[in-house]
Amino acid sequence: MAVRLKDIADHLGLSVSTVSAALQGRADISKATQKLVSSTVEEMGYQPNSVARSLITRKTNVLGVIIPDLSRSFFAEVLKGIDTVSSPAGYNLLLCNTEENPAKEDEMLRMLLSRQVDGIILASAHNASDSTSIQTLRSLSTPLVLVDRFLPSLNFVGGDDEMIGFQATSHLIRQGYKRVAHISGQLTISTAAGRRQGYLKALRRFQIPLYPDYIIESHYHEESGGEEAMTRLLRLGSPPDAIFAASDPIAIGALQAILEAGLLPGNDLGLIGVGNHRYGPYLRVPLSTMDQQRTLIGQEAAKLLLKLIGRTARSRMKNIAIEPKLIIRGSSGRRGKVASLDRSQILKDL
Amino acid sequence: MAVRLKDIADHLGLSVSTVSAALQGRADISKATQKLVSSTVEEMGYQPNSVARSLITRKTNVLGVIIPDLSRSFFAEVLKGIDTVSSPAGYNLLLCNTEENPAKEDEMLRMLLSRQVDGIILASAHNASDSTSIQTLRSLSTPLVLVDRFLPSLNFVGGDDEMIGFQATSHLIRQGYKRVAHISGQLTISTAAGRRQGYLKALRRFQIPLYPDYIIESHYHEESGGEEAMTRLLRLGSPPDAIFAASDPIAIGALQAILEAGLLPGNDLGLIGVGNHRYGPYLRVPLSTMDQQRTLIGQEAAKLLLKLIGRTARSRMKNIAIEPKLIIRGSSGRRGKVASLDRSQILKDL
DNA sequence: TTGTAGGCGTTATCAA
DNA sequence: TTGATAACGCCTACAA
Repeated sequence: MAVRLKDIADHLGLSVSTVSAALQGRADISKATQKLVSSTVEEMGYQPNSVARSLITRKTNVLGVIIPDLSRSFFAEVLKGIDTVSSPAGYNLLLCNTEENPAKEDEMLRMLLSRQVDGIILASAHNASDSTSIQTLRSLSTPLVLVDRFLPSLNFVGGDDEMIGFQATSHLIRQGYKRVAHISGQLTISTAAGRRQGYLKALRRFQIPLYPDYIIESHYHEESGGEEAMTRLLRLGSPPDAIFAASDPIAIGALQAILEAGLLPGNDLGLIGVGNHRYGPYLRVPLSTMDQQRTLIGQEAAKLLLKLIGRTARSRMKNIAIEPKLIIRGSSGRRGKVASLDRSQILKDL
Repeated sequence: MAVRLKDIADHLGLSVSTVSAALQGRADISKATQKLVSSTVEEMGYQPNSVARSLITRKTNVLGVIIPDLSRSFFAEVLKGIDTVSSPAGYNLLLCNTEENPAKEDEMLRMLLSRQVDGIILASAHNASDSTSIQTLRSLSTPLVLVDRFLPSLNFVGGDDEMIGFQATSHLIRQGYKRVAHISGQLTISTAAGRRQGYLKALRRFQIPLYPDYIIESHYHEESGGEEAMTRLLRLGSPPDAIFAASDPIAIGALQAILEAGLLPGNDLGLIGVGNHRYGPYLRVPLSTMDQQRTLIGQEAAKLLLKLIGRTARSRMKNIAIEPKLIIRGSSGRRGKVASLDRSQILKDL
């Protein structure tokens, strides 16, 4: 089948070890054979067998990446960030999609270990109460870095979710909105809990009263959930005048509900999401949002993992929080400021 | 380090080969030792070393996937489609991002072969004139399936791009638009050329004159390119009254330019894109589009690859074209139909 | 400067 | 029913 080291050796009347040494450019091989070997390699189309090499070197140059859903732009961009760092360093990525299924995650993890990957990046579907699974993660001898979703006592790189919630909510309040509601993601996910914390903190800081009715739990990835939650909020006896949505998809759903109610975000109501989705600026009303810096999260996670792989000794646990950026667009316009504008202006007001 | 077969064998006073046979559930091993082995495996936390296994079985259960850009929703969804088929079949994906760089693609291909992947799915950055690279692809002994981008004499799964162009353009014409322009992707990419062919075919079919000025080449992934092209079209002496954009991002850019010119798509002008992006319905004007069925493309590509891997003999070349679906939304509304509507209505007309 | 021998962890073949 | 033995393709001492 494929050309092996032995085939080259036979062809040249050399031994396998000489050819191997020559290929590695070892100094104790004569220039003549070096040349001879490399030209024959070229000629015969030799490709080293990484599987055999890995078996003996105990290094695969493969990183495992476990994420809940490939088709969410968040994870796709984190993945790209990982790749931009790992690829130049000579590592390739083995991809695992858990579909938010913790059992599947455990299985993929076993598979990756069995494949002898050099390191693992994980956005876990487990929550902090899954202590046995977390203990398993902690006891791994393969370096591991969590991305996006935090679990205690493990290396972590992700957004600063409390700051995200705090800045988003503070922005709405500073714009003059007083009754700020929050549509959160599933609170079992650390990011959702963190953003909610930040929201609460901002209310306290600005001495805005907290109405329990103003907090609704939804799902990060479903516009329909955001729409439904928003509809409920608008039906309250005293509805909110601003919404901090925990994700852009939630915000987009909320936007639909708001428009359907005949209200105009950025004027009658303040709205901000999280994620800085590529198409936020092109929505019916351009969406204010918190940029988590997704690609950077992926890059930092990969950098940390490569560092961990580099050291043989177990280093101290790292916890890297990437600072968010506030992106202000039309949907969180200043309260009352544009009330007199003809609404059809929105067509031109890009 | 990790527990090996030998450790279990020693622990039980059995030979390595017996333990191996027991683990494989071979019939010639007594039930008693079967149980003994499997309980010890559990107890000692044994995980087989896939690298060693692959070396001897000549099977890695890994598929290589080479795509130009992870962060484009198109490829992310194709990837997901691939995974939904390959994962249940016991295959994992090794991911490669070429950033549209043909040299990098060649390098990734060599890497995958060196890693002994069982099959490869490729969205190539090469164009049909790169005959040496294509010849290399054809001569591979590892099964290969192209996705999305066609190259001659290779297995292929992708959208039916000519039909995409034909249906999109026909739709605009049927809506009453007469001067239909086309903003294409880079014509070196087969999909862009195919869609353009379909556009031309529709013009002929409906006896619509073809103006060379009405065809502008742009880039699939850049909204700014669409915006610029659209601006140029609107400045023409007799500007078009409809635009077939070769991608949703191009269409979104065009949408911006149209709105900035004070025109309303779906009323003054017809606009349709390609891709059925998740957020098409939520744009300033809901975007008509051609759904390529991305996930299905990925699934079919994976199915074909698995079939090729299954046969030992080389089977005939396959060429699978996935039929597109026309998705009609506001941006391609019937010419003149809503001209009398107050434009502010668009706020409610969701 | 080159070759020999042993081993990485597993599976496969055959003998016991 | 089990166990030696030899691979798989490569790397690394150490010997020649």
